[in-house]
Amino acid sequence: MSEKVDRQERKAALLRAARDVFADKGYHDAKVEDIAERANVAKGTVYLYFKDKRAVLEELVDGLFTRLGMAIVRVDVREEVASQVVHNIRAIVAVFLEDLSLTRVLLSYAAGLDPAFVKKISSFYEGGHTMLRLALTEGQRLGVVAPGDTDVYATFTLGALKEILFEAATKKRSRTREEIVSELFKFLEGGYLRVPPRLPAGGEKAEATDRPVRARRARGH
Amino acid sequence: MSEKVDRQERKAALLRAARDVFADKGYHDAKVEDIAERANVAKGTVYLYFKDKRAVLEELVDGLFTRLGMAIVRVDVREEVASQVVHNIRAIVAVFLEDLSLTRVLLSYAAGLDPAFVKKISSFYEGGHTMLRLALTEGQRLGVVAPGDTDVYATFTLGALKEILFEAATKKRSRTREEIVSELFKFLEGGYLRVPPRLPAGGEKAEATDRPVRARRARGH
Amino acid sequence: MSEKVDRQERKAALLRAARDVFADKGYHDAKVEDIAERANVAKGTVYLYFKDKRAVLEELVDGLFTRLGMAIVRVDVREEVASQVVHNIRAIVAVFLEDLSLTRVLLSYAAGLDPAFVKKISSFYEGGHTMLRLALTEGQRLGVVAPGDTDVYATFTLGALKEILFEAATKKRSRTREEIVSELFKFLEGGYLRVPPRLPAGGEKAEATDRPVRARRARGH
Amino acid sequence: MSEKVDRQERKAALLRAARDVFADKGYHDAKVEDIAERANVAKGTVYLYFKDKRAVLEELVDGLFTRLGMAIVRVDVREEVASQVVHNIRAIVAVFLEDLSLTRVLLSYAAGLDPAFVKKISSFYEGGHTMLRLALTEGQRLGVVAPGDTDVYATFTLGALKEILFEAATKKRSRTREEIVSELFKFLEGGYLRVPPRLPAGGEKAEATDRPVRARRARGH
DNA sequence: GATGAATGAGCATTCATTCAT
DNA sequence: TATGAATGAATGCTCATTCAT
Repeated sequence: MSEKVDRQERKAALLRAARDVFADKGYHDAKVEDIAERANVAKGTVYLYFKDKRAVLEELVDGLFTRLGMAIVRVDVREEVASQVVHNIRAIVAVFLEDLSLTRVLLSYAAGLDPAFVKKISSFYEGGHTMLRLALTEGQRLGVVAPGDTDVYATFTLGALKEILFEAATKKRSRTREEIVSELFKFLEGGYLRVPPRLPAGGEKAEATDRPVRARRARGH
Repeated sequence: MSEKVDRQERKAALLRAARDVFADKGYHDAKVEDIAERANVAKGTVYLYFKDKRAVLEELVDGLFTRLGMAIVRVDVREEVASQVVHNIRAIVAVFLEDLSLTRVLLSYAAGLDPAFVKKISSFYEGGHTMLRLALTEGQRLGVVAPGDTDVYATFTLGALKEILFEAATKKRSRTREEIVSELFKFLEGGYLRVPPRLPAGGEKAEATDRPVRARRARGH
Repeated sequence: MSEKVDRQERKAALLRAARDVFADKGYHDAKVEDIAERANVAKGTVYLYFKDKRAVLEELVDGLFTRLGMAIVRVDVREEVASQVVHNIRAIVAVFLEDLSLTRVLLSYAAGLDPAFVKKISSFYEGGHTMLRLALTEGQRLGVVAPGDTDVYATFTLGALKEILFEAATKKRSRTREEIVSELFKFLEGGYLRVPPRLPAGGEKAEATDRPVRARRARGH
Repeated sequence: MSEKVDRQERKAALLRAARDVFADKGYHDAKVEDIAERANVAKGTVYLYFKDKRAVLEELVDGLFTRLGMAIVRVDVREEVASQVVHNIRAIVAVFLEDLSLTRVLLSYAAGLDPAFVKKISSFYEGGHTMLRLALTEGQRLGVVAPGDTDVYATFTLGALKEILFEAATKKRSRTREEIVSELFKFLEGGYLRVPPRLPAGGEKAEATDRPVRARRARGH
């Protein structure tokens, strides 16, 4: 067990082990000993590199966030917006696809931990949401984003993104990065429903639609 | 404590209590005693109504699933598809909004439990996904759904739906059911990006797009 | 194991068990399980009655301090001082002799714990020291205590008292309460007390002095 | 770290470091690493000089005992007893005052360790007690010690001595060696010593008595 | 049924000790 | 000699579950 390795390497190995164990059994059911075992070290060794079990998860998450942060390019409105958005989507997808185990951890187990930790996760998503919303608003000014509630747009976009990434990380059905990027882009661009431009009345419980359905904008060619 | 109450009522009270506690602290941090306390009964009483702690969560989830199952109308392709889809969306949204605590539980804490439980959750989502996909495929045949990968469409739709529901259950920003339904419908119908119909090239890291961008479908009127 | 017992009784039994285990192995080497075992309960039960291991020791000590506090009569200088002092000595000795195990614990293991606890112990001794010093100073005014540093007198007295009690609690050589009181009194008397050459009768609890008071050596005045 | 130092010096440095750490935190809470750190060596080095943590304490205590043993002069009954006693008191006090940290360790934390260690400590005290008792008995034969239970006298004396030394090692209130010796002697003198009313001159280290010996109150004989 | 005292398996964490370099 | 990374035995504490009343 445990030939002489560099400190950084060992820490990285522990993080990889932890990531896999967390992905397999979830944070709570993962025993520190499981992590140590998978990294071929003794239990105590984990504590030479991390303050406690929670710190291990935290470093994993921080690492992912950092990589995301570095991958994302703040949208410059003086340049072409759309391609920057696509670039960002591509970069984000790449970061997640690079480490499917960690993706699984983050998209499955992140919540449900103690408040302090949940706060970190959700404030990250919040940040992403805000960035996206601002970009979309700017896009509206530039005419590349349809009018409408950008807050909602951002929510839907994140949801769609998270779901397809989660699926990629969970299911056998794997897609390439470009498939995901391209599909997502198409989706954002044009939706998929092709129905008469009226919102059909709901069932017995349907309230009066409180907002007239926006006229379908003509789109040529 | 514990005036004489009907067995069903007590069970329901326990479920409500559990739902709130789970929503507050997450499944793992919720102690059986917390649930009992909130229901004004003794710890042991919980075990008169549920096999164990897990069973409590399971019944909560089952209840929600049942309600969803009852709300969803199997799409009948001999009738108009779109309005049936909208009806379903409206019904699903209604079920979740009716019980925000439980929504929070399901969308935050559901994962990360032991494999058996995860399987139940994900097989439910799987079911929803499949139903949706089949409906969309049928929709394509009927011309009300754009051509394309219905599997991806279903994924995006579920993701967007889950995200906005989670937001409704978590954040202060509350939306009415109809707002959610209408926004979602608009989104599915037309996306929001308005960009030239070519997929912009990615950044320096961009590989050649491995699939020709599908020609923008003409849309008249 | 563990027939149905009253809550107070069980707590008392746990305290007795803890006292014995602490006396045997010292606080640090005493395992919570040892205490539980000696009380014929399971480990977890200890935690139904005490916050943690430390709280057990603390209650033991608090109990002894309370008993001492109740036993000690604040010296009233309008009355005869010497007999009140003897009464106090007798009472203190009685409290300790009543529970030799606890005496052993307190006089052996009390120190060496974390600062907060040491502070409690030492502030108690401090209190005893102060009370004694004040009484002695008053005694000097009344002419029953020799002139000199009452601070030192108090220190010596406490040291002598603690040592003989520790010996009584540790060694096989046992002495009766009255032997200890009488010897200590004689010692103090020769040292700094200037009282009539008879051993003042104790309080309501005083047994007949079981040894004739040694004739006072004549002294000029 | 670790310039080339002599083996003896390094060991001495480790002992000093250990003494300070033990005095600060107590034996149990002192980590081997704390000791190493304070001595500016690595943890492993401690084990090059001591078998284990216990051995460190043991050597500290043994060292003190050795110094005490060397300081104490066996009372020769053919010479004047009182001055020899005073000499011994002075010597003992000096040894303890020379190293207040170690005094604190010995008088606070010594007990409460495992039985084997406690045995060493208590057998040392036992030895001191016995020596003292024999000297006192001899003193009685010579008429310089009042009749009475010499065993008790020895106990009281040790208790008083330990207490004032502990106080000196713990509290801010510091006293000089001569103050302590003189006070203790006066105390013993009034109690059971029957010696000429002058404080015998000390050994080579004796400082000028900084307080005139209180006039002996006249006593018949 | 209802209670809540008792149980004890389970696990995170610490730290004295070892040993390869 | 000196180092300090690695080890793993040891133990305090939690909390789901049981069961006598």
